[in-house]
Amino acid sequence: MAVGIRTVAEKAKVSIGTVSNVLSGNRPVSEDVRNRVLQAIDDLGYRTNMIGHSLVTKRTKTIGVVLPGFQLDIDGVLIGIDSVLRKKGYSLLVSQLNPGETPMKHLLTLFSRRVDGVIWGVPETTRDLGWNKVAGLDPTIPIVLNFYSPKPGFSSVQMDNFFGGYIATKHLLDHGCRKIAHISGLLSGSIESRDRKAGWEKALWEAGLEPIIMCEGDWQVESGRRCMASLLNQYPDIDAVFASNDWTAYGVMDAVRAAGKSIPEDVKLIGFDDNIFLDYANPPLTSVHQDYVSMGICATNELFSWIENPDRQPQAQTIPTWLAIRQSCGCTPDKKSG
Amino acid sequence: MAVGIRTVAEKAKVSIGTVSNVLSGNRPVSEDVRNRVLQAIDDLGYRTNMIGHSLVTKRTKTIGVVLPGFQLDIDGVLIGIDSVLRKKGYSLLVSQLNPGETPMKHLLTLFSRRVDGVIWGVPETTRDLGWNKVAGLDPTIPIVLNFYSPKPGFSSVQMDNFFGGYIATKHLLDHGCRKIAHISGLLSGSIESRDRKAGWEKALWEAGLEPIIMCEGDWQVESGRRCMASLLNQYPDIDAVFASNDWTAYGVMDAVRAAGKSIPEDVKLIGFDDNIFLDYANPPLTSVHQDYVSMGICATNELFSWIENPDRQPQAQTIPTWLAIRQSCGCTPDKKSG
DNA sequence: GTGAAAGCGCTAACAC
DNA sequence: GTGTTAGCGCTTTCAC
Repeated sequence: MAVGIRTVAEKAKVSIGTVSNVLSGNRPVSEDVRNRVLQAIDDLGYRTNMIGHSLVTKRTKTIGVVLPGFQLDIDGVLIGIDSVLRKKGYSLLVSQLNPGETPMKHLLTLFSRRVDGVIWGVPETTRDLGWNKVAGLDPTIPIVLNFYSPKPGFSSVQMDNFFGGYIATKHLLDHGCRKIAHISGLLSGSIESRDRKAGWEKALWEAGLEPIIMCEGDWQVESGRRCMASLLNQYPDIDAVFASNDWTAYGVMDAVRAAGKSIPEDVKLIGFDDNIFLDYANPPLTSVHQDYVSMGICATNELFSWIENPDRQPQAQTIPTWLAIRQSCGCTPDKKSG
Repeated sequence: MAVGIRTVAEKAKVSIGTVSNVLSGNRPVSEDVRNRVLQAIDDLGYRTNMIGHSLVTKRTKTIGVVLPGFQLDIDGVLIGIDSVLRKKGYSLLVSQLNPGETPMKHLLTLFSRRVDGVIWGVPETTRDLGWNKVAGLDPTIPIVLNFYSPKPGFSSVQMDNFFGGYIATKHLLDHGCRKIAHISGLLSGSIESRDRKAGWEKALWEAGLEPIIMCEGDWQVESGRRCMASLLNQYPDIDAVFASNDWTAYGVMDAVRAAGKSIPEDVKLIGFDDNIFLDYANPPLTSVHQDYVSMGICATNELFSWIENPDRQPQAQTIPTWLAIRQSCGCTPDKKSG
């Protein structure tokens, strides 16, 4: 028989309700009684059974998070989430979205476990995932969408992908480049990919150039290689590339080398993400930085504001991006001995 | 008022116990009644409240996992765990171990939430974390220790670190190297680090060589750089390095380059982990592969065997390591050895 | 095969 | 301040 609040009450010779009160601090308890209870708790090694607690309070002190598989360089988001969760005494229920799955299934199991809120951590796609249906499911459970543009009924946090594409391209223009190619992610599916591309276009238009040298990739190294090879064929005088993520940029490096050219002398290169180890690429890769930790913190704070004030209106927030300058863009290291 | 089993019972005009039976399949229910219940469930959008369920069954269908911060390249373990968990209908409670924390605190909150088992995912250190105290806490909750050598009262799964160090060094010997240095991780704290070093020593002894060219690092890039610079100073004729992990190996690359030598021509290099992107290092880094996904799967299966059979004896298992050959060891892309 | 009733461990409303 | 009691949503006897 496990030790429960009842056992503690007997040992301390008080009522079960009193034990509850010293545990929760909900009602004042006399110094004397409180000490007896605390002593009994200590002697017995009693620990609150959160299941019983949750059943009556209708709060689990648990939030759910759904992630796009764990290998998407997104660890930072979890770090951010965890950092605010532990301050609040909350725990984290994690589930992984396999390709092709819709939110519904994951949300239902999370709801079934009565999480107090959920953070959807899978980047937005153009495919309809049935969010309107979800919104009607249980409006009392707050949901914040990470990597999402604003969506009615939900809070959302997104990276400033457009700005990232814009400053990257701008930086290449500042280096004197005029033939700036873009290799995108999957345009058909990904909103992020479209925004980054739009930033590239905007910068070029502003410079009086036409954004035509471009190729659609799929975020993978291989697509960077393939696209770049084909672009170099078509436009041999490309002098810079803005790649839609860092893996793609790795592929570009390969293709450029294979064409007998070198980075950054012949072709300057900027990637996007800055969350994998880029200092040791050859050359070190300049990239648009996304602050995943901030996104995690921001999303979790938003979730708690909502949990603590159910009448609150959902909010949409944007995390700024900036350029992490290394050497593939043509910049030289300020000081590094050889 | 949320829809519960009670609402369903009324709508289907059956008793609450019967609804429970069609849900659980615990006792047979007539075709007719079952359909009425199913219909009602569907109409009302009823979903089991796992809190109520857990309170009586004393099973939460949840397991807890504690990880060493999320940025330790260990994502694979989570993938493995998740893959077997979802087949069983289990959910995953994740918490992050911050530096200096002991198991106790994390285990207590996990126990408080009545997880059915826990996977401890933080590599073993020489520091006493108070496991004996933990073992006495609640012997009914199975705990499996990942990256741990066997420990009484727990199941454990470990990588074959010794063998990894051994084959790496052996491979360098096969390349004709005779001055094979080792840069370790933190020897004072890490069991893994010691095992890898021991493998290196064994291979050298077997070859009639003395394992003396060595330096203690701390797993970080910078320590690889520092150690290698200092070793090159002391032993200018080093012809190979076995680094205790891939970050350290990156540092070694730097130091070798800085000394005006090149890899693999002058110095051959092998790292350890093979779970970050090594194909695009310069040159591509040969490394001892650790299969994190297997470890996750193995640990979770072990956990379930234990959960399903409480009388079972804890088991200690070892995941094999092998050499992922690229070019830093002196092998050429087409030929294995050269 | 089905219903009625007794809890699982806890909190909260109500007495005193 | 403290004790008593009624549930929270569910499973599981025990009758029928």
